[in-house]
Amino acid sequence: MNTTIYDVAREAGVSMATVSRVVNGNPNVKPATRKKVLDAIEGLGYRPNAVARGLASKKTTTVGVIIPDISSVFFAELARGIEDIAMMYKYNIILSNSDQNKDREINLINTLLEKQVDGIVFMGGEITEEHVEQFKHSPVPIVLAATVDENKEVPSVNIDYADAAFDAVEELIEGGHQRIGMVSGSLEDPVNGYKKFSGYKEALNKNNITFEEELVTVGDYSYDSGLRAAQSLMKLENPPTAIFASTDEMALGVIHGLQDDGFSVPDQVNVIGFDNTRLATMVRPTLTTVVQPMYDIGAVSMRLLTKFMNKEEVDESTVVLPHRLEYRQSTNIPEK
Amino acid sequence: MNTTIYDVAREAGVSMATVSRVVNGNPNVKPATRKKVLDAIEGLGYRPNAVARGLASKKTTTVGVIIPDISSVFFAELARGIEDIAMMYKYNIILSNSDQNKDREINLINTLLEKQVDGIVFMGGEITEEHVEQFKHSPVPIVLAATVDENKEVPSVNIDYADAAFDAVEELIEGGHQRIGMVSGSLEDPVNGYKKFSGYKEALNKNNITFEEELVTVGDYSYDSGLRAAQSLMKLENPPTAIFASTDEMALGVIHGLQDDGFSVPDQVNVIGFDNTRLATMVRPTLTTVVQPMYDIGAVSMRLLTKFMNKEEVDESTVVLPHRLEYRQSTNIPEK
DNA sequence: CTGAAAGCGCTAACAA
DNA sequence: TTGTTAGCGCTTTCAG
Repeated sequence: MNTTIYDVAREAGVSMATVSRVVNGNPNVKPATRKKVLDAIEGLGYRPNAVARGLASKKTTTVGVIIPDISSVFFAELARGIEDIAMMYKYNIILSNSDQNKDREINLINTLLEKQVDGIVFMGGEITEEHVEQFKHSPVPIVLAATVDENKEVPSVNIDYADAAFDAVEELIEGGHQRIGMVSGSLEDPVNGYKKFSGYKEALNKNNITFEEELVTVGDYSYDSGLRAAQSLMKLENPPTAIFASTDEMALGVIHGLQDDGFSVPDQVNVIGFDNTRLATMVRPTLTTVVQPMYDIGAVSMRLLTKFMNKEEVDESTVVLPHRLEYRQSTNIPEK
Repeated sequence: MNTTIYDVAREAGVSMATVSRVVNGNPNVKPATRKKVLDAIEGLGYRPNAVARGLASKKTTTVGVIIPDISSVFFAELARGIEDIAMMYKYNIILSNSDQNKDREINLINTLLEKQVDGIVFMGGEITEEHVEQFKHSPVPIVLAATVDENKEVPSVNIDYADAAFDAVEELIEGGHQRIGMVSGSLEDPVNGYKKFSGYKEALNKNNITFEEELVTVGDYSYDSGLRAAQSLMKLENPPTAIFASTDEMALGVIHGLQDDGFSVPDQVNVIGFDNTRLATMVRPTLTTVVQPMYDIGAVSMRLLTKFMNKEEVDESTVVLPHRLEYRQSTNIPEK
């Protein structure tokens, strides 16, 4: 049997309400009384029961976090940003992996809601009608982190992926490249696939370079898929002189795929990645990449969620963070 | 106002006890009654309140996980193992970063206990008296994952780090190396520092190689510290012909530090890492490394925890998983 | 197979 | 400044 607020009350010779007050830092308690209670708490080793508190107050001070895969460098960094801010605001986090599986995502939302979380940060891939339906019916606020809702019906924190891809590819073009390969994610994936792909296409378009299907490969975000993609691109009759990969991990694969086949980076082929994960400096040549502030996206989305949970006024519920290109050794284009 | 078990009971024309029974899958309910209840649940969109359930049943089906840093490749992989098994057993996970800060660790344990978690998986560095004291007084089971308690007072899942380091270094010796450098973690760190260091020393000893202080560098687990360590080791009057790093990330730094200074790996210097994170194949030459089954350590520790939570019999509460050496391109010693 | 009723430990009016 | 008293939504005996 654990010690309860009653035990403390008896020990301190006050009512349980008073104990509750001192535990919750209510100022309406005489210092002397407060001390008696504190001593009793100390003496009994009393630890408040957050579940009971949650039931009575209808607040659990915990938020749910749905993440595709915590073992991915990218998402782990995001999660760190989320958790740091959550901790700063005294929230705990229930973390669950979804593997981007829609059914599991929906399920997770429901179990989190059963657990009465005060809010949810959702990271995923495609946001379907069904997702939006769920989100809208949620009794607690939800914000998307690094996840795009095309119709902006759900609060979210992102960078402009298409624009970022556009910038990277245009840099390559201005650096003199005309045949630029792309290693994309699945085009069904709104962020790493579709958005970045359309930025790529747009950059070609604007610069009057005809788009060629054969220069685009679809990978699965893994290092190996980047490696294979590079090798198949270089087997083309007219191979690219630069390759843009939609994630850093694939970009590393691309670099090594090129090197393994005897191509020199950046002398023969320029490579640009996306994300600026820690991987980008752990390769030779080091990787020029689009900087996506992952930690910040996590932190900002959690901060946004706290505002919703406190029913604070928020002026802009879909926030777009800035991006930029980090020039390293895998390209030899002039830095802007 | 959310719909409660009472609403369902009224709607279905039964008592709340019956509703509770069908929600909890209690077989003692007539199929016809069950159907009525299920229909009512469906119709009302009833969602059981896990907090209320937790208060009444004294079980929350959530476990706490204390982790040094979720953005580390190593721990993220462990966390994935933990979460997968937790999910398999219908537990949710409250995840918190400690940065190996002792005060924060103790604090986290307490807030997790306040939240009435059913158990805790703890990952950390040094386990002090105070830690053990906390663990012993915990009302719920705790297991250590990839974290060593010297006195085996607390259940834990690990590999034999000293032995693993010993094996790696001995391989190097058998491969003909006599001057072997080490990039260690802080010697205060029982696992990545002390244990691995003593394995290193032991291997030298057994093979009659005198230990030389100058061949050991202490890093901070970062890529950069590995890079700097390699460069300082190679400035020695009598530099090493092989370097053993206590983590993969530092080993990557070592390889690139060597390459940046014009040394060839493995022709001039062999390099062995530790962990076999995904990084090991994302480098050229690919990294020979000690395989530590991170995912498995996480999975096994969670499994162990479920046994404790179910009050099942466990015969061995400190489990030691096997390790092995994965031969890749950063060494040219013969594979055993 | 079903219902009644007593808590689980705490918060939050409302009184005093 | 402090105490009394309803609940919060559910599980769990105990009866029937």
